Amino acid sequence: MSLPKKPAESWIYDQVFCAILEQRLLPDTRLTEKELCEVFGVSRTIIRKVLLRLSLDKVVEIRPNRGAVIAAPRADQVREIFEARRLLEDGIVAQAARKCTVAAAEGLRDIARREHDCTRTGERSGAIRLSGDFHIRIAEIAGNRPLRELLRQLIAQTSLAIARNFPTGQGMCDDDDHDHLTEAIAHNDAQNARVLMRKHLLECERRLTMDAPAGPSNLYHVFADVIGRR
Amino acid sequence: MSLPKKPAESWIYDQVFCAILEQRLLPDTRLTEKELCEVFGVSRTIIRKVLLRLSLDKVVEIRPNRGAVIAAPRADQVREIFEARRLLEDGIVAQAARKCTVAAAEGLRDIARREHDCTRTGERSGAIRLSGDFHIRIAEIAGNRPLRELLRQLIAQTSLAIARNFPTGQGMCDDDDHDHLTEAIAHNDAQNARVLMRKHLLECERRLTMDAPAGPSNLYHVFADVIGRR
DNA sequence: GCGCTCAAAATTGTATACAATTACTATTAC
DNA sequence: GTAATAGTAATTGTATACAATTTTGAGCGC
Repeated sequence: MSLPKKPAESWIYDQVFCAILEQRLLPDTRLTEKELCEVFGVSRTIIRKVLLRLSLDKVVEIRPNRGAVIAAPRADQVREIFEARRLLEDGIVAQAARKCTVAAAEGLRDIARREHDCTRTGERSGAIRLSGDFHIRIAEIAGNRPLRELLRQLIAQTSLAIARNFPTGQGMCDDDDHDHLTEAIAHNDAQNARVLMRKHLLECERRLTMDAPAGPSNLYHVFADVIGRR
Repeated sequence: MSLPKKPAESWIYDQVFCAILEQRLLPDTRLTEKELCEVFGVSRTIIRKVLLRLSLDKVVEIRPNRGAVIAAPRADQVREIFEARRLLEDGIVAQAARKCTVAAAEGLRDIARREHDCTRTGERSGAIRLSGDFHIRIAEIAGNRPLRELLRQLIAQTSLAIARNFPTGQGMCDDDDHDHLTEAIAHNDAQNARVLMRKHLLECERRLTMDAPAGPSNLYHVFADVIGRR
């Protein structure tokens, strides 16, 4: 046989999580258990475990008795996500700059390089994923597992927020920012790295919240004026 | 009937999580599914969901085919937990100091007061739980849910680390530290609050790692000398 | 007594059956 | 044509049956 069948559960989890990261699964998409069972060839027991894990990551919402959907972060949640990322990555990038070795710096440059390639060739999914990988890699250099794990979740939620507001748009992250960050970290310049990271995340959030078009679910917000005037 | 049966799963989760916080469940304790089923009067389906959630919180370890045990954080994990807490709570306490209202400050004082009471009357479980509640409350004042959620997990892991190294000891946290922190936050003095929080956590970790006795499971470490001399 | 082997018991992993709830659709009244 | 409704289909929630694995313990040779 070609497929190793041992870690079926974590493999399926990775597949779904990755699809969310790469925006192949968009917010409000329904995830019926039966369908997932057929796609991956396992029983509902396994699928339910995967869905539970994804819901704790806040990338899937489980509505009791009404099934699971891909999460669609609301405006206030997006604000908290970016606030958390600024706080988290400020410390992470400082620590990474302190600990960064030559090999680690080269690893970062490699990701940034591949990211440029994807952007140039228009591989949107790849660009988005590598953009997330870049931030994760910094957390790996910093070497703190609890922080890295939270960042992993926040990055996936960021991807959902982007997908929700720019269904057709690109990755949001400016590739050049990543280049500058890489060099600051590579030169062990923690102070500069912190400033760059802060600006990078603020810019990202600004683009997202400035002219954010409304998704399908915030009708209350769309018609707030009309309702208020009644 | 007296017991509301609706949120059975989350209720059981809370009970176990709280028991871990209060050190009524100690590291390396086996959690057999059958036993938990009998205790709470539900089927294995429910218990397994609870155990999965607890394992993602890193307070329970699920060993494939070998059952679940209360986690026993190793030295390197404890280091990472406290490093993460310093980074996280530095930002959280600063934000809390900025946002703290009169009512919020009174809430903090109330927890600190009850904590003193428990310490005085020797209610160890209560003191430990309130000590955690104090830190959580600060995160609530700061108002960021992802950060508060991670802190909640880290506090439970801290409780396990303490239980592992001081099976008979008390809560570790100095109550007076909490008083000073409360006043700094109440006076919106973010800078001072950050300094106090940093010192508080460093002191906590220092006590924990200085003369940490070995728990039951690191026999290799205990007999390292003997084995080395063979 | 010590260590080995193998069978029995206990425990976990997965699939499935059944119950409860929700969603859908056709029918009917108006 | 619209709205209400009832009946049916689809979906999720829970319990349980069965398979796979690990743990335990007895038997036995040395």
